Amino acid sequence: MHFNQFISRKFYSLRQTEVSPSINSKIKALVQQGKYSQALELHSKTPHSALTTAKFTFPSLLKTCASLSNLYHGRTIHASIVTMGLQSDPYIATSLINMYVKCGLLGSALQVFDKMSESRDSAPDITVWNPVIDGYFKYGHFEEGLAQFCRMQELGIRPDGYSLSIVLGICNRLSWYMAGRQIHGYIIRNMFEGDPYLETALIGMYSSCSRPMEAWSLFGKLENRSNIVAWNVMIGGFVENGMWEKSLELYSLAKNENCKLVSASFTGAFTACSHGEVLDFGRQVHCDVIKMNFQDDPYVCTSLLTMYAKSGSVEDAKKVFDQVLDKEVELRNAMISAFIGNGRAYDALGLYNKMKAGETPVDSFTISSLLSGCSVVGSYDFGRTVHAEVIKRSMQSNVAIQSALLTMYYKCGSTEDADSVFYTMKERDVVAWGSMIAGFCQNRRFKDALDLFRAMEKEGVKADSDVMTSVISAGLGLENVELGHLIHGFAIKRGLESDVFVACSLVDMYSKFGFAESAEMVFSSMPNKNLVAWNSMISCYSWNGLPEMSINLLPQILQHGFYLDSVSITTVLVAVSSVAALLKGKTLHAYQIRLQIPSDLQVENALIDMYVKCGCLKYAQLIFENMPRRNLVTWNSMIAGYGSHGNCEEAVRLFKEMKRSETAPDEVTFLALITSCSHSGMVEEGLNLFQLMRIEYGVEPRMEHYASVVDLLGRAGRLDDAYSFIRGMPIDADRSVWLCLLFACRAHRNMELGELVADNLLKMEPARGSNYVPLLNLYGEVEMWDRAANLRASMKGRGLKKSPGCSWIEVKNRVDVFFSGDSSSTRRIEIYKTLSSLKSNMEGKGCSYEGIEVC
DNA sequence: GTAGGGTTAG
Repeated sequence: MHFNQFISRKFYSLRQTEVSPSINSKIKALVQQGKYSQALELHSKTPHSALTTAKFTFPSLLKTCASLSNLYHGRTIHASIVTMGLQSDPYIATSLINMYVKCGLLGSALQVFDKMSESRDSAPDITVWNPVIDGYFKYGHFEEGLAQFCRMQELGIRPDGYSLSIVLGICNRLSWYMAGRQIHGYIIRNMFEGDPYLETALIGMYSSCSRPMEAWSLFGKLENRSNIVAWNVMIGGFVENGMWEKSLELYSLAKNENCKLVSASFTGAFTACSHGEVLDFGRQVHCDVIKMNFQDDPYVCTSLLTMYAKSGSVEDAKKVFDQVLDKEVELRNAMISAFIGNGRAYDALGLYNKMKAGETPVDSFTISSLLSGCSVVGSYDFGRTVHAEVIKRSMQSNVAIQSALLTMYYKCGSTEDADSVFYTMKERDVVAWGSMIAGFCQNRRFKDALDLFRAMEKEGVKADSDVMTSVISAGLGLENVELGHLIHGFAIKRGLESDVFVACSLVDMYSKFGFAESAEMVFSSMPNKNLVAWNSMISCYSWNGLPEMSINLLPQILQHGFYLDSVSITTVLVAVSSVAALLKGKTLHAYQIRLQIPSDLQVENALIDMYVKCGCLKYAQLIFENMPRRNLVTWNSMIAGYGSHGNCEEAVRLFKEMKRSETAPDEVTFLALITSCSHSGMVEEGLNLFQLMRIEYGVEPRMEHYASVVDLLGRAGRLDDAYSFIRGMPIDADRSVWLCLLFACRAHRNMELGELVADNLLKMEPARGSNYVPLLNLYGEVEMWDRAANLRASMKGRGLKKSPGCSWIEVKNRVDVFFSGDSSSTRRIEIYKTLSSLKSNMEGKGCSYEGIEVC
């Protein structure tokens, strides 16, 4: 033994006799009562020279530090332990390792272990190995954890029941079914069978590996049916597999069986109720709790509160909270989460302020939940205050808190703060990696996100469904279809493709890539479709030019027992607008009012857009005027509305009002304005706005703006100006710009320029049939039939066809579509008759019928 | 018993 160590041991054994039993027992009592902070305070106030801490107090104190994530005290105690040469005591070493693992420092835990392994006189025994292996697993280093498990056996240390339950726990987490079965075999071979702990661990393993029926059959073979823990694990196992009905059945059976329910039986039942959102059953279990006199059990109350919160009844949750007199920190934490989960983040922050003022204990759960609340409401200032609190309480190395801080800063838009947290993170579990990857994605740093994902996998941390979701959004953000397929393949390999979040992200990704069929395939193979999945599919059809499919999905959603939410309404309204199905739009609007679906900005904007596009400017106006808040999109939609209805003055007036409301216009605003001027023939105003957008507002014009100006000049007959405008463009004009000029040439019968423009257009895209049509029409207009015939022949020779134009009309809840040149309708004679009479009516009243083709 | 990262909208 080293001399110093010898001395310190001697010193310790000497002092042991001098220990003041009163302070020791006081500390122990405080720990037992859960008054951790007071215990630590007493310990830190006790003069070091008195060394009043006995050996057996260290483990309790370390446990305290672990549960408070108080690394500062943990390290102080570690120092005392080293001073007293006790670091190789297996019981103390185990506690130290556990403390470091729980405080988020696997590295320090391993150092304690390594020091112990190096020391000659006290090799780690199984009680020390167990928390080390557990630590590796907790931080996602599964291969390393298993390697250590094997190394331990090579050193001749046989796993005990606890080791086996730790490894079984990993099989649970990673759904390692085959490994779990092997351990089951090991248990039988090595006579561990009948150990009630392992029996329940096995039931838990089979449940977590999605084999609830194998767990159930093991449960059925239990010798001791009164092992309530096994019942509880089985109740939890059913919930885990989405079989909450079975779970509640089992709870009812347990009630009638001769086994005494414990608090975990109720907590399991409450979890089942939360998953099934069966508030009624939850209330019944609440009655059982009162009948069996568990209403003062802190565990039961916490899960009861959570059940009410998850079922959406935050008021009931608050009642439970208020009724508990001796509120523990866990209950307060649950209330904070309840508020945040039900959109009342500010109440959560308020509760925290009260906790601080009342000097009630605050732990890492409180802090991490609170930070998540700050993320929801984007409260940077409050978030920073909490960050200060984290440092004050020495919680900055807790991995959950770091993850929450990172997310808070990213969501509040402060990448610098987020990055500085990022660089201090030493230990990363899968959630921490997930926070970073998601943070990068939110800041459009998709490549960084994917690099991080690869680094994570390289470190042996396996992606879970949360990480997968972010990775999919990174693939989408990079607009790389091949990568998207690769990611999909990876998700299948990991068995994550049917997770709702992953599947919804995949649907969205394929939808945005334009692969509606692939999106459909993912959607149809989803085992549990939620409303988000349905909404994603509606959005997919809208995005991919299939508005009628999108609208037709609605009755199916209702048939599946869902109520539309504001996202569904918004999404379908887009589809409704694109086919101008006014009746459908009004029905949706009525549904939204009748079911009191919250009318947020998005819904109102979509309603404005729908009414504008369906020709009801009045309704759009009404909604616009009654809106409590407006954003850029609101202004843009209404300006475009006036513009498309030929009311340019009103559009410009609104633009001025928008400026007064201090909303900065964007490129969409100017496009709406210039188009509006073009429709009303206000050429100078339009040109002026085009100049203004760049000079005064710093908005760079896009191709649409150039096309709009060409249209503006062209409609007014200023064809040469339009042509020289195109020549002076800083970017190459695309098809849309040339087409605008060609249409103008046709309208103003300018053959010379028309042919020149058409020539340009056809050089650009010779294989596009629709490019020839305006030229054909132009020849028709000036009656140059021979040229028209030549062009037709040349098109035919190249096998070119123009995709037919179409229009549609909604009558009596049905949308009819008509294609140009299609004479298949059974009522075509009536249709053409009506068109002819319309045409002559219009001519009689001196109206132009430009654009109406009567074939 | 309570926590931290993720999906749909113009």
